Amino acid sequence: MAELSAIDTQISPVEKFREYLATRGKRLTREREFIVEYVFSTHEHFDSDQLVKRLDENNDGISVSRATVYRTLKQLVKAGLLRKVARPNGRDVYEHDYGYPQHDHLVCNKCGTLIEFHNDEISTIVEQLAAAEGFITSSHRLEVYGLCRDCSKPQRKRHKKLELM
Amino acid sequence: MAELSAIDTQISPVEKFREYLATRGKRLTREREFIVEYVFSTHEHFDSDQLVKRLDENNDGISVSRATVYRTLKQLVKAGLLRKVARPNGRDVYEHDYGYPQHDHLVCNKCGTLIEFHNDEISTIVEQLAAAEGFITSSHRLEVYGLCRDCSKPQRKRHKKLELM
DNA sequence: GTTATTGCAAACCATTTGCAAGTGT
DNA sequence: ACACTTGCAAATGGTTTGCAATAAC
Repeated sequence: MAELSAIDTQISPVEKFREYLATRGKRLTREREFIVEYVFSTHEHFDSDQLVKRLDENNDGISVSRATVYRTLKQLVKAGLLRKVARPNGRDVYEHDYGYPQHDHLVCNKCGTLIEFHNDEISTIVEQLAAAEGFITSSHRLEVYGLCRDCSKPQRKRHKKLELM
Repeated sequence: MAELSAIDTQISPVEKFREYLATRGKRLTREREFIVEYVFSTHEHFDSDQLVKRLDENNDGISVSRATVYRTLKQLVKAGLLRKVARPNGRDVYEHDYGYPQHDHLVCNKCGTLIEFHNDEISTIVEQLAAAEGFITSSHRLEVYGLCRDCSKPQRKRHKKLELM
């Protein structure tokens, strides 16, 4: 859908969301605005639960219920502001999809850390391959799995443990 | 963990699983064997629920409970036979991770078709990028989103529709 | 014979939803 | 005023788990 990212970027996330809502007869409530401001105040990945917790603590007089957080996140994805990234451990994570350039991730299998990187060559190759299949690309997602610098060091303290049996 | 994929490939999936189990004092039961045979009888993506249903119909005298399917899939992932692929719609999907070469996917946003492709350049670039971060890669997953040949043709019949609200 | 495994049904848990009260336009 | 939203709590739905019966080794 949205192709002209470089140009859209002028508008603030809140404004963009307001536009999205307006065109559907929806409203920019205090809660929604608060969530957007908060979510775009830093560039990092987060899941619904983390957001709910932070919005609880970080209370500037406004608190947002769990249900509203879920509902709003869903709409932010539709509005093109956030992207939902499915993680194999069942936890979905969100990241900025607006005002932020295409990037990919290194995912540590041990500690779960996400490291972002950017590379144009990949986009180029992808474009060519797709064209060969008569496929029109709009975006891509590349995740590289392995061990981050810390976790690949020998005999470090044990990291997170996830499963049993 | 497993690095010598090219060599391991000699052994059948069932054997590989048996080895995995053996080294942990676990057993290759009828149910587990049946699931592995079934899962590796065709190369396609599936989710837990689909598998449960198929194992129910396709009954060769053996039936496997939902709980066992879940438990076994989890172990097949640990054994390096399957890979769990998180999909943004909440449904996790599995694919062969053993005896099948690295490949990536073109995913049609309209009809959902998955087209596989293989490209070494990408692996090479990924390897270099990761190295620069002190990251040791074991595998990667690249999904390219867009429209497949059919769906990009003008005015075709309407395809799947997914969401509401 | 031991000990792991299965199947069932209950338990979990993140997410969704119905509904009455509240709020933006 | 009217419709959209919120928060609460109950409902959902996929996945997990406790436990007694069963089957590998």
